Amino acid sequence: MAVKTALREIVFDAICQLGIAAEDVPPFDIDVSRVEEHGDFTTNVAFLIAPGLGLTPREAASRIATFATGRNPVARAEAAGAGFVNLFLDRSWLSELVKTIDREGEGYGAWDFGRGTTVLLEYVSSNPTGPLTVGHGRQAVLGESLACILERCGYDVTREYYFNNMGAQMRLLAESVYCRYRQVMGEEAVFPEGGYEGEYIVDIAREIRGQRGGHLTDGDLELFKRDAEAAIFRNIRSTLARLGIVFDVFYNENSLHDSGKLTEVLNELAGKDLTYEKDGALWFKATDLGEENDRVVVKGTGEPTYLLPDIAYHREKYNRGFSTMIDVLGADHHGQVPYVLAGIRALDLDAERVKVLLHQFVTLVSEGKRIRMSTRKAAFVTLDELIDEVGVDAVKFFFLLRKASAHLDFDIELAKRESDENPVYYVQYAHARISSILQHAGRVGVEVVPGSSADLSLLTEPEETILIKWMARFPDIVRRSAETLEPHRIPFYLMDLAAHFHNYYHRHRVVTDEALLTQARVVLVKCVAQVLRNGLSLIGVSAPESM
RNA sequence: GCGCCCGUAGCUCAGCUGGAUAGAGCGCCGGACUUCGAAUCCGUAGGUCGCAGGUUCGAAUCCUGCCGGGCGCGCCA
Repeated sequence: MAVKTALREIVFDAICQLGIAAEDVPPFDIDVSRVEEHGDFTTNVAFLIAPGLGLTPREAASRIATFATGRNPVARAEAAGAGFVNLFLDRSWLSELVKTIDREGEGYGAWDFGRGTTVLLEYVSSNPTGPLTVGHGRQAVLGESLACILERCGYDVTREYYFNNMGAQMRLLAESVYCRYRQVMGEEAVFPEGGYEGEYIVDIAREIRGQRGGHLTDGDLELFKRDAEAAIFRNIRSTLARLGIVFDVFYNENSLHDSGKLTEVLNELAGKDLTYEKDGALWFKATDLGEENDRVVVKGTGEPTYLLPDIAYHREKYNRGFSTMIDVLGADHHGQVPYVLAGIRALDLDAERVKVLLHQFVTLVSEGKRIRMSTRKAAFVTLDELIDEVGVDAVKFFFLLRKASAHLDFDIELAKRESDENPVYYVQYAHARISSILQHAGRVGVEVVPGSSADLSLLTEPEETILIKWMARFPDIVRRSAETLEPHRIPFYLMDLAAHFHNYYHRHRVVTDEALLTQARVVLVKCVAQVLRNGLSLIGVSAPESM
């Protein structure tokens, strides 16, 4: 926002004027004021510099205000409260902002501070043992939104899905399918201990029966595994596609085994004397890197634990040249994060470049009771089912309506029953309503002019000022969402923007008898629709023309 | 026992890297459609920000200790 940059320079000059060297100026805030009496913008800088100057914050604020007053675009500045500096701008800044939004269109709210930075964003990463659950849904939506936000800030984002299709769990999957296969043919078969009980296993068994016939035996388990994996992955991809999520890379853990990357990591760790043998297993000396315990990397059976491929995988991310790596993980993984990071440090890689975004669990609540989710026990509601019930837009909006670090109670009945009252419709309705207004304007022959040639100084109603100021904050919201990896800020912002618009709508008419005023208001509401679209696109939610 | 997350209105949750009088949705109550979409709007009520200290101009926010809930702490992934 050009205005803010200008204000920042003025305040900066003011501080230097008070005798502070340019390099000693602390980072300070300049924000859109929340209350009208506090002007258009406010800064807290006086609090920060007062001690060093031997002044009270109030005195420092007062001097800054005197300096800033009259310097374009500041019409007037005043010290307030304990030491705030409130900046009152020439009213034209509001018009300028509307023109900016009108001109930038889809680009309004975008940044380029991420330009030149490549990001590997890993999320979902669910192994192909069953359909995606509601829990995966939260992660999928969270990760995808984050990807969009980072891209809007200029980052070059690669979306990656990491999975493992070997090992005990997949073997169990194959045995489960094989058992159902026999049962489908009316034969007796003992279901494996701890096997996958979901109905989808039976479906897969039937499919195999239909395509390959009934002659398969337990000697064909590898075949069952492959077919099951393929079927489940088809299902996972189709669910993701419904959410508009398309991964750039599906990274298979096996490739790390096959290409010898695991051995390389082991050798490197051994070379640094960071491994040792004990009880027939190979241990990683995580304690040497400041962690609480050492961890097994190769079991007594000769198989690696999950930790080894995890470290090797991250090493590959570095080798592939990414500047930043973001792992979106469920809270149940947080305990192992320190050990993976320790492994990264052990390999002399900069662990600071890995950011882990942990999200708390989704607890399903049905009829007031909590349901424990387990893929194996088939005690889950699939993401597909949830989408069927509530719709994709509502699912996404709902998942992003709370910060990742907070638990999410998902009441199934509530979501179904109140789907019409989901906040997503509130935001979408504002957009549809504006579309409707614009259609109406077209029907009655309003000449729609670009913001640059409309007389925006006619937008003087308090509700118009509030609306414009709120739109002015959008770029900051986007930036902050990217910096903190917190997509939930977007839907909250949009709900407020929609509220300000609905309020404005009820108090003022856009299409009036006055041609110039109508033109200006049409430009204004078009901008509101644009910002709504720009925000909704960051969370993958549609902006309907009508609903 | 140790680590991480959470505790804000009856319920579900925001609170912008410490800022001015703590907000929204749902629910309750009372109003607003002959005019651009009432899936909307306006108003009322509702708070010891879990508790107790500390840091400072200022704390829901940062630190410490408790209380309560969730999740981790494997030669499982």
